[in-house]
Amino acid sequence: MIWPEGMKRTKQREDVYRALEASEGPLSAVEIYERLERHYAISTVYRALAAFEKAGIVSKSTLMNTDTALYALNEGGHQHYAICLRCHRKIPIDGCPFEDASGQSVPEGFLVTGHKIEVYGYCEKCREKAMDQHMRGE
Amino acid sequence: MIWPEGMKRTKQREDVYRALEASEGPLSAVEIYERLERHYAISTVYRALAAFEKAGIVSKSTLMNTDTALYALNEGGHQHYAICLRCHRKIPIDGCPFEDASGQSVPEGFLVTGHKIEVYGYCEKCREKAMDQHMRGE
DNA sequence: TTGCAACTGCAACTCATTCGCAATTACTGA
DNA sequence: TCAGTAATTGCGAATGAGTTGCAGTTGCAA
Repeated sequence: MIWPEGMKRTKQREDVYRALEASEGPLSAVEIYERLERHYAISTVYRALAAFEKAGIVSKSTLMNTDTALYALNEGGHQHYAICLRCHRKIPIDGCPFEDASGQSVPEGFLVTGHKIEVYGYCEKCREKAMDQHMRGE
Repeated sequence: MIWPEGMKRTKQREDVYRALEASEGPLSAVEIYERLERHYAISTVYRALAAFEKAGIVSKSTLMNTDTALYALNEGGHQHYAICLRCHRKIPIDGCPFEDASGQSVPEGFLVTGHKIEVYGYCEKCREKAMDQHMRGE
């Protein structure tokens, strides 16, 4: 467990950290709260996540068409996802399309500190069902 | 003004549409509500936007670290932005890094229907000020 | 012109997230 | 080891974007 310098170690923060560590994918604050069996106040979970984010060991992201933020440990570089519009499964994309692209697309003088790429569509399993629904005008 | 087939033309919807048309960048529902001088109920604005989005003539997006959705007319292809973390200016990026990149990065069997790319950082004007603040630990 | 499904306004509601404040706790230095 | 203190926590109340139920209104097809 990496611990940001100057950050107090408390039971609640360690547990939030472990919840993220134990999870295969990004979690929402409420999901973490539930996984910790509501042992701590939800505001504490939010504050721990905010502290981790500020310290740079956690990244926060919001998926299109949702209003809940997801949090994940920043381990070894970054990752992008293909997100299924039907089952909401997040499939990691190998490599980063942004790195492949010519850097000249960013405006001159702009200092890039990060980026976010999300690809939307239907995963193999949902493809057919989604098309059926679409045909029926749902 | 393009009008989706089967959608009723009402004064409120036309005004919402014009507000988007007249704007240089994406607007939030509240911004539209204000620009229309609160003439209509905010729920009406939301419902008009939802109807436009469903009809495919408006796209909805949410920026990282905010909880307000932005709406824009879908005119001629898509656009990505470099977003300044300090002044929140949205600078259009020429071209689409995703199109340049090899398509093989997306998982096999995944049917892509759309994507979203946001580049974060500091624009030329905010660069220095942002660095100063960072140094002072803000 | 009429009928009615779609649309609107209003107010009350939801839900994620934040905040104020008093009580608690992790760390520092003696 | 222990006291002092600044950071952290828990609680509940507040916020703010967005949604919803419902009664009244309106676009539009016949």
